[in-house]
Amino acid sequence: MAAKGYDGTSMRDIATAVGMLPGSLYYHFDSKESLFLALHQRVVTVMETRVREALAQADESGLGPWDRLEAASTAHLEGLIETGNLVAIVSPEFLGEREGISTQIRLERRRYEQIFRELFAALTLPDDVDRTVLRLHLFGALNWAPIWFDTAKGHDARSVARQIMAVFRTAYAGES
Amino acid sequence: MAAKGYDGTSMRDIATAVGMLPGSLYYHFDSKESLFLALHQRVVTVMETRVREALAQADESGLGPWDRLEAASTAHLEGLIETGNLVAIVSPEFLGEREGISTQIRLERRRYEQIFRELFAALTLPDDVDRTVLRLHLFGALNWAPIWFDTAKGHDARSVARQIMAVFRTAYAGES
DNA sequence: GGCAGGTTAACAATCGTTTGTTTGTCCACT
DNA sequence: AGTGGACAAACAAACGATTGTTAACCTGCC
Repeated sequence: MAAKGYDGTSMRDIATAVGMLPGSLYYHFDSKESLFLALHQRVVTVMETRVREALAQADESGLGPWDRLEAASTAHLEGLIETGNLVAIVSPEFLGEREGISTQIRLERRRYEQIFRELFAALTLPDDVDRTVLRLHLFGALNWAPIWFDTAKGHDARSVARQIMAVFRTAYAGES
Repeated sequence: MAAKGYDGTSMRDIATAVGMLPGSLYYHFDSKESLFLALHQRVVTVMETRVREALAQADESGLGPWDRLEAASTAHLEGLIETGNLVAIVSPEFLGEREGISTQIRLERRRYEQIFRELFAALTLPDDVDRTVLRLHLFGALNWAPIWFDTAKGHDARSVARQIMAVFRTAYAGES
């Protein structure tokens, strides 16, 4: 589903992938929509756990707000890549167009993004910088990365996240 | 198609939207794929024209490399928003999974991105900065913007592009 | 025996696509 | 000036395949 999108993935595709027949899926899920909602919830939960663990580890080392944000960004990007970047398929199709499905998704995402909202709140920044736009800027750069990311070219999540964060840190963290 | 994705848009949807019957579309296009390819080519061409015009105008004013990049970024973001962000639907589904369709798309995008490659080449940057990652970082931030962009909230393309570019400029252009 | 966890087969609807036919328009020819 | 043919562009109707979904049935385990 992450590879072919919601509409591009049939219930038969899913059934084959898990070694079942199409009808059997309806014992576990009411509909294709509810299956997707369960998938989305799972992915978001996994990513939230990942990020919180990374933050806890950063706190053990007594790292500052910029290092905390970088740790979260790295965990976020790693999660995106390992889960096949499910985040990308949701945006254009579901939010806004599809009616009922969007509410739960929006809620889950908001809760997840709250983590980053707080991380940005902890940063010391010039007064004329809009923290919301800055956060969405970072999210865009990270969420887009799985599209061009290619392990065959030597990319790895940690160094990509560090390079993206380096721009922010050089600008506002007083680092050279 | 930009709103619902490739698979989420049927030939009947398209036919209705342009005031035709489904079969009539096949007088103009061989298949749904070729229709999409024509659409993609058109959108990329329009955006390339936009960006080049913005750059020409920047050159008339004798602006430097950073202002040139910002002008291009603004034109890019404006184009994304006005065309309904077609760029978003291509990434996860087509590239990599679909076979024949990807070649032309990849080529058109590469030609378009070449403009930005040259803009980044003209920047004076520290040696340890990877221009490719920096460009993909900027593209990610811009391409993601239409997802959260909301004119109702007072967002406009120019100021968003300026705020995103401000991070890069503060970091590397020696601006306060 | 009951029930979780499937299988099997089919349903109506919609998908991309094809075929045959009908319009309207313009140009050549008498 | 009038008429017939050529052609672009669309309509009308259907094709087989695939879609999400449902119902009835089987099977092994507690």
